[in-house]
Amino acid sequence: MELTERKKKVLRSVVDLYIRTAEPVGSKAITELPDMNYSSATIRNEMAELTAMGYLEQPHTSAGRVPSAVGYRLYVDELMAEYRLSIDETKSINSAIEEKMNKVDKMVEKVARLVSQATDLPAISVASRCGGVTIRRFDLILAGVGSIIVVLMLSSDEVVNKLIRLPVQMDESDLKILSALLNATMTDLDISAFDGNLLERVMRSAGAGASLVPVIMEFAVDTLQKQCGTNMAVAGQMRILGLPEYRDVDKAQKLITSLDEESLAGLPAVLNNVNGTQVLVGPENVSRELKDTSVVMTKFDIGDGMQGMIGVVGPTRMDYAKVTARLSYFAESLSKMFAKPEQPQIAEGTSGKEE
Amino acid sequence: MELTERKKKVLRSVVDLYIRTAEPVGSKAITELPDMNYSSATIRNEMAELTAMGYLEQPHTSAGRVPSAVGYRLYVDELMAEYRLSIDETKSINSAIEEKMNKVDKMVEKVARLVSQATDLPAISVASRCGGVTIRRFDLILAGVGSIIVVLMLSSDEVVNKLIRLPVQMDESDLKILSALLNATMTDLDISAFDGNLLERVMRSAGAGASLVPVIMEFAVDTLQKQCGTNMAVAGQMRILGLPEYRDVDKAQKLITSLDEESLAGLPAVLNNVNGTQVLVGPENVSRELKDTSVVMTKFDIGDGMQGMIGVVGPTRMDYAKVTARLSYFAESLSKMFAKPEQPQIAEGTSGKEE
DNA sequence: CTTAGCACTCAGGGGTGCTGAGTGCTAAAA
DNA sequence: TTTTAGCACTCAGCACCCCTGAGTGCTAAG
Repeated sequence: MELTERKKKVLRSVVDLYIRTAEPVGSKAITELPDMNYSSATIRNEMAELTAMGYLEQPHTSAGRVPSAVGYRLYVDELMAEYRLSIDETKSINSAIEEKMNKVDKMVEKVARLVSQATDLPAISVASRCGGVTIRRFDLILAGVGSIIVVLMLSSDEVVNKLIRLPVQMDESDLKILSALLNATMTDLDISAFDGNLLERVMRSAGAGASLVPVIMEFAVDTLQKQCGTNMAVAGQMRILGLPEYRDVDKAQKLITSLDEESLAGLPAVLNNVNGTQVLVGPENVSRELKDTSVVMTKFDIGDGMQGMIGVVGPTRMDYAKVTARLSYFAESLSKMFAKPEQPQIAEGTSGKEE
Repeated sequence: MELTERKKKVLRSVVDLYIRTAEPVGSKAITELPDMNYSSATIRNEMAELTAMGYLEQPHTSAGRVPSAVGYRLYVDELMAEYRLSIDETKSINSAIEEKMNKVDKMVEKVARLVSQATDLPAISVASRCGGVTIRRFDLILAGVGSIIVVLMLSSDEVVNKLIRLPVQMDESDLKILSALLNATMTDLDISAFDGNLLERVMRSAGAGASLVPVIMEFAVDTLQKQCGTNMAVAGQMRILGLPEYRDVDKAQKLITSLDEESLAGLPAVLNNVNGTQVLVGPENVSRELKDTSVVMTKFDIGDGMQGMIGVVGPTRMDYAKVTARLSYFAESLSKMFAKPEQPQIAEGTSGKEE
């Protein structure tokens, strides 16, 4: 059987209506659409064939039709009308993004929240960077009674610090020597270079501060490791409670728990395969738990070799056009924001006390 | 009418059973309890009187009884058996707490999550400190091409830093002079002392670095302000979905949103009135939205003049004994942890880039 | 003061029947 | 050949009703 233009038109109408109403769509509803100059009988015939071809499904004999996963696939790939963001929408997205975002982890959280808000669906945001970051510079500051602050400046322009209690007595000049040594031997190295070998070499030349070297090195490795890791945040899980398909609490609960960060641990791995905006319909999905939902995700760039991803999870019947439009716009704006030639640049950070 | 011992016993049984089953409790169910050597008729009489006295309520004529808010009040104040934490429970709480918690905001989040997990209810965690923190020390570090890192060490032992691009050329000795000046004039001052007056005075003596002073001072004020603020986190909102009273999605959603947003902004203010563990039953509650739930909260100490609070929100029918036990234990452990004479102390922090 | 007994109430579950939206098929119209 | 009108059929959802059983209050006897 062939997929004629008219069949496509009907299919599209069914999906559109179903997205709007979340109810099976009957032939009559279709005929009432503008631009649909056929009788309900004709539509019925077409729908019967679309059902036979697997694009539509029928919950029970005397109900209307519901798009199948295959139907959705076709819809997002070919039929969906482009959704144009209104000025209000772009404005609200922009103002949301423009709030300052200091640290990567905070940023990820905030983005997730923003995306969720913009789409009214649960959202996921991931940022990951692997390798490439090095320590550009060490500074040691004497901090009163027997402790020092180690300040690391990273190639990514982030600055981290740590307070270390001194195991031995040291004075300002000792510190100067030690920091010169560190800057000479341990800067601009990839994380893999920090091994026992390096430690030994540095300690041999360290003199008075030798006992500090392992602690500092551990801190350095820790920091680089953290840089390398993946940050992920989920927000707005409870938004699904507003959707008719999740009136059933059990269903909602199942989905919500499967959206928890731990169960999405596998997601960052998918990141590499994504390009542009991608839609995963129902069973095509990443994880089994999500198999009767759809996921829309987009990648964006964060400079410094970092990559980000934002995505939303929703019912298969979500408004793909709108969601993809918002998501793409969001991703674009974020990319732009990170690419922006840095303003009078100022970085800021806090540190607690305690290990 | 008098509240005899037997009436109390009956009331207690009703509450206990209702906590377990979430269903109205009938006279027969009570007689079946061990230690209840009366017939159902007697119990019925007692229950009728308890109802008349306002401790119990009857959803409809032919249903069992449900505790009223007053009844719950009496229960938590007098009748409730103490719940003893099992070794497993204390162990899991301890191990949860012992994970390191670096920064205050992260800490607050983590605590909320832990409490929620321990009680299987939505949890709130607040940490607030007002005043008292000062800057103990300034350090300026030259950071390559025309920028410096300002490092503030606070009286609370926290260390914060910020990268500032230099508006003018400065060398190491300029910085030394400036930092000496800052340390001489701006340390150990309460936040209120940072006014235009001080700024002017410092700038007059600053020489080469004068143009930096406003930026640094702004950063200092910002930092102190942040120290002074309140951190709050909510976690586990969706746990209510597991409770029979929230099978109704609309109800659940209402509660969740009233927990979610900073609709709880007023809560920190309550903190001062709390002492020890406190139970708010139904209509006694803080905010109108929570009026048919109960809140249990406990205060704890974080040293440095900081105060913390943890609390959970749940149905009026929650297991007060268990929840208060867990919460108190949690609070105690936290207090202990923060009071602990600092180990080989090491503090750590990160900083982003960007303002 | 306690308890057995009895009449009464009423929420909730299970059947029954109706309604209306939707279908497929057929035969007539275009 | 394609479209449409008409008709018989299906079935989820709702309203209705009845019945059951858990629970009650009251009374009178122990």
